Amino acid sequence: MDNLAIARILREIADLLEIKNDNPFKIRAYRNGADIAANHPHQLASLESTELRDIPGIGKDLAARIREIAETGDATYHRELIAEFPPTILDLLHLQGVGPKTVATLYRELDVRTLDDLQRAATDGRIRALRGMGAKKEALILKALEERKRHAGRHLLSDAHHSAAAIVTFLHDRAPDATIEPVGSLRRGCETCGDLDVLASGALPSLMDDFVGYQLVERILARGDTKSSVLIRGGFQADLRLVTPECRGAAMQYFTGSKAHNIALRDRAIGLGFKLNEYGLFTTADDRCVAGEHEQDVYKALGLDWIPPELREARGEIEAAAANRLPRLVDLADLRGDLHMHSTATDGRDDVRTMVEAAREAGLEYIAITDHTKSLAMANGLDERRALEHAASIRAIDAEAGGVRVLAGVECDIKPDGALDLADDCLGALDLVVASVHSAFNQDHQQMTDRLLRALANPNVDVLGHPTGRLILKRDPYPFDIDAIVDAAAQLGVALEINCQVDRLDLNDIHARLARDRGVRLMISSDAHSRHGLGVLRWGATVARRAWLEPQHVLNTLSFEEFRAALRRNRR
DNA sequence: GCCGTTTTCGGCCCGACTGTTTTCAGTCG
Repeated sequence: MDNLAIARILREIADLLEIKNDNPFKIRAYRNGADIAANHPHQLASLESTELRDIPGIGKDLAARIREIAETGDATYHRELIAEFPPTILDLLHLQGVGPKTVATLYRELDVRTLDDLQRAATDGRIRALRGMGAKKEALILKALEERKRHAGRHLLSDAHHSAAAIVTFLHDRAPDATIEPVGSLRRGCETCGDLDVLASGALPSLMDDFVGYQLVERILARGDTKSSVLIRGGFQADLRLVTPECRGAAMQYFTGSKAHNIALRDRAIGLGFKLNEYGLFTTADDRCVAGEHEQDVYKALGLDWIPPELREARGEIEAAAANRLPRLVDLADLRGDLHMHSTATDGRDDVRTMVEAAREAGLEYIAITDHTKSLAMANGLDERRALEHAASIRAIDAEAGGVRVLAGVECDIKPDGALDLADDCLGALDLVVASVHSAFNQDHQQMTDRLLRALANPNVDVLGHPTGRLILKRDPYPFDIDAIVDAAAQLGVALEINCQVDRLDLNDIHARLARDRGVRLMISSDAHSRHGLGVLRWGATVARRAWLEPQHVLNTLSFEEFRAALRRNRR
């Protein structure tokens, strides 16, 4: 059992306890335990009970549950809870606007167990008859169901990456000499992935037996000598394709896509007297293979520079490759700073010193601690007095000799009217201000645009945090005029964030490219809430690459001194 | 359920918004 599997069971226990209306602090303890498991750097299953109990947040009971899960694959307590409620009702809990109380009521009063049950109940108008519910609530539920359907079968990039990496490792152990790698939307770095596509070359056909026998396989959809499909736990469909080494490059190209990119590429091939498919690039005249073993050769034979997978979306990359004008894409290694993270002063798990140490280990040269402000009461947000005290303590740590430079910032709430949550003189006394929306998401288009414009107009704002507020596969962006915000940011010298939280990736690739094209500087920021949270920078770097960003478009590729000078507050 | 301890139990993050109400329950962050 890996940590994510343990975390999943603990989280389900928390969800079921919530539906049971159990002690909220107990629920929090389980949820906390799930977070700890998901983020822990070592395999919890390999730790003894006493070692588990040394982890803050894991006590006697949770340690016992984790041991039990490690040894048997599940926890008795978990099974008992599932016996009380059908596990399918957990799907209901994850609908926007539907919480544990609603789920409990729907189950008790209407015997709603599944999303389909809920759909019928809402369509039949049975929900509005329940106490505490009405027509609007019913409409809200139908909208949430519609959104869910739109997202069905899609997975976050990071989840897809982890699942695919586990499969690749598993297969590689069984075919050490083969080349095995993920292709498809995962290789292109798309923010969500449907199926996991894995390509193997130079392996025996028996690798297919290994694949369909993978321990997480729930169902075998197809089993062939060159292609097999399985459903694995977590709802992923995974496809393995087996090709010969001679056509590995062509297959890589073909299965990486995108579809639009491949169509354009095949069109180009035809124009040049070739035929392109997953087996290679062939002359039309005599069906002679001119490229296939290496992907680079396929592109080269078509008169193109090799195109990084992140760009293969038919958004101008083929023209650029033909003209030797592909961008020198920003890379994770180019990032020298991380300017959005939290500490124990608000809702972070680790103190400033620990975050600094984690940044040093991650190879960063500078960071900003940007804790929440007072409107975010749930996160114990800072008021002016605490913000300034916190800044003083951050600067004291920064002054300690050697190593990572630390800026004292805040992530300041943008209030519903566009005012900032802390007084201007306080914000002016800090080193960096990220301004973000965390409330009143359902303002209309004009209100939200005005709100953001007013916030940007405040000269203390250096960067707009997670600008669209979306949660991938969960919540749409709030409505606003992205063009107006991008133009205002360009004019005022406000940077726009690419927030790297795996379910945010906000700005997305399209909007980040728009910002780039309008002369806005971007910041790729982790928004880390613990020392382990810095690892998500890689996903932001992926978004940036998909947005055609080069290092000069990203402020945190600069040296510390250059970065500081480039901040809005320090420019003349 | 965890933690810390004044060692045996009390404290643990809370305010805004929505939709349903007629004073509040549920959800979200």
